Order: sequence, then C-alpha cells, then structure tokens
Amino acid sequence: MGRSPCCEKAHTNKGAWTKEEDQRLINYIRSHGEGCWRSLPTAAGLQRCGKSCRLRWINYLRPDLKRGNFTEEEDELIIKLHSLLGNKWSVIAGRLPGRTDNEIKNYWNTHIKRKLISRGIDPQSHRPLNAAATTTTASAATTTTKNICMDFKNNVDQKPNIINQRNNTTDSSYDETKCNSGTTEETKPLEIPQKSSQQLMINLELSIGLPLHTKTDHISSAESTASYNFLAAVAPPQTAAVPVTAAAEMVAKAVCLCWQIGFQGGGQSCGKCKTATGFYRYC
DNA sequence: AATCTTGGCAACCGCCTACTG
DNA sequence: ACAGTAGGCGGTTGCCAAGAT
Repeated sequence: MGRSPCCEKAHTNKGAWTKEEDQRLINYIRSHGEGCWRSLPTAAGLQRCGKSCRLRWINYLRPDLKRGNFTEEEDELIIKLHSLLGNKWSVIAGRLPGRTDNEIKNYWNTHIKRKLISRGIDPQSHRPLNAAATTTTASAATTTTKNICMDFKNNVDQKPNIINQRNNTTDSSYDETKCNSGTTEETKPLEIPQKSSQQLMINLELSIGLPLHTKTDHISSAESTASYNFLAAVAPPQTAAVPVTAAAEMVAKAVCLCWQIGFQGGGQSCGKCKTATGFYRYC
C-alpha cells in the first residue's frame, strides 16, 4: 500500500507532453529555478503532477543533457559501474555527464544486457553465464562485493586501463583467479603483468572494504593508486582536473567511499565520513 | 498493402528516505 | 519519538515506429 497521490489526479494531464507544456516548464524553471516541484505545476500553469514535471525536466528538458547514441567508452563505463553498484541508476548517471538515470536504465535493458549475454556474461552478476547460473541464490550485496575485483596492475605512466581478466580481450567479465574472495584484505603481493597497448583503456576496478590500517596508515599505496585510477576514470571533470600528485594525496587521506564510488557529486567527500581529527572513515 | 511482431523510450507507479514540525 | 510530507529512485507499463511476414 503506497502513499496517497502527490497531487489531485482528476485535474492533471497524463501521457506525452505537448510542446506548449514543455515550453511552460522551461520558461518557469528558467526564471525561478528548480525546486518545490509540488507547487511548480500550479505556478507554471501546468495541469501536471509535480513529479511528472520533475521527471520531464530531468529526463528530457534539462539543457545539459547529452543526446544521441552512447559511445563505446560510455558502454564500458556503465558496465563497470553496474558491476560495482548494481541497479543504482542515479549513481551511475552521476558519473556520466549529460546522461540521465532513466536513459541509462533503458539503455541497459535494451542494449547492454544483450551485449553482455552475447559475450557470455550474466548481466546481473557480471559473471560468465554458466558460472552465474550456479550462484544466482547469492544475495545482491554479496554478489556485488564478490564481483569487485581490484586490479592493482597499474601502468607506470598512470594511464587508466580496463584489463581483460579472461582472454586478453576487451571482455570485462569476472575472473576468480585474479580476485580474492569477498573480503577485501589484500595480503598477496601485487602482480604487475605486461599488457598490450590495446588494453590501455579505463581502469574501473575497485575494491571496497574496511581498511586494516591505523589513522596514519590507513590506506596502502596500492589502494591509494588504484583508488586514484578509479577516481581519474570516473570522477567528474572538475575532480579529474586535480593534478596527479595532489589527487593522489587527497585520496590517500580522504577515504570517503561515498565520494570515490560516486555517491557524492562534485568530487566532495560526504561529510559524514570525516572524524574530529580530520581524517576520514568509511561510512 | 495490411497485419503482426519487436524494440526503444517516455512516462507513470509505488516505495523509500530525509526532512520538518 | 512520532507522523506527515516532498523529493527521489527503481521497476514497470504503454505507446509508437520500424521491420518482418
């Protein structure tokens, strides 16, 4: 049983928006800005539900929307982020400037799912299809954690890369042999295999877990570097623009996963993670 | 040419969460 | 502490265009 409707349905239009309605909404938001969606329809002279206005604006009318097909890079980014975050479309959309959660969700359901299946990868678990079939009973959280394969194999020149874990192709499927279990303790020495130039793409591999460090030593160099690579790959432009050394230092100190994974926009830590001593903790 | 099927996408619905009084 | 509310999110639906028969 849900809440009562957010507006009086008897007096609201439904279905496709007309050009006139679009123009009214655009005009109103241009002069008054976003916010207070409940009162917006009345103020703007629209016979629409506030939610509907918000959706229309966010998904279709916003001026910063990127129209057109998704690029191959965007595809791979979505796949990687989905393997990390699951169906957190809004969070994923936050890492793709100009794309909306609805757009990404639709694109996932219509294109990427098929693409992954054709690669032999289960779109939900991001594992090879035959393997996924045996692990479908695992919880979503467990699956997500297990699928996170931190790849510390960084290039000397810090170029981000996606590393194929099966056949040296661009396939991004999960490989048990290169990831440890759901725990995040990185106890084994890090291997640095040779990679071909074709593999120099975006490194979105990330490990999530509690650090085993003290305040002053709470992030390993490997974690730091890998986190930096992830940041550089998926952070918004303003964050990516931070000089390499400065960014690495920031990552080494500010271990706010909300920020690094993308729960926060604008390259900021979430605030809740910061302790009285100025260091950050996982939250 | 007409009908059926399929794919893509915009929009809606219901639930959840954060905020406020 | 609690209830009410608005905003936000993910899942689902329904419409339409394009392709197949």
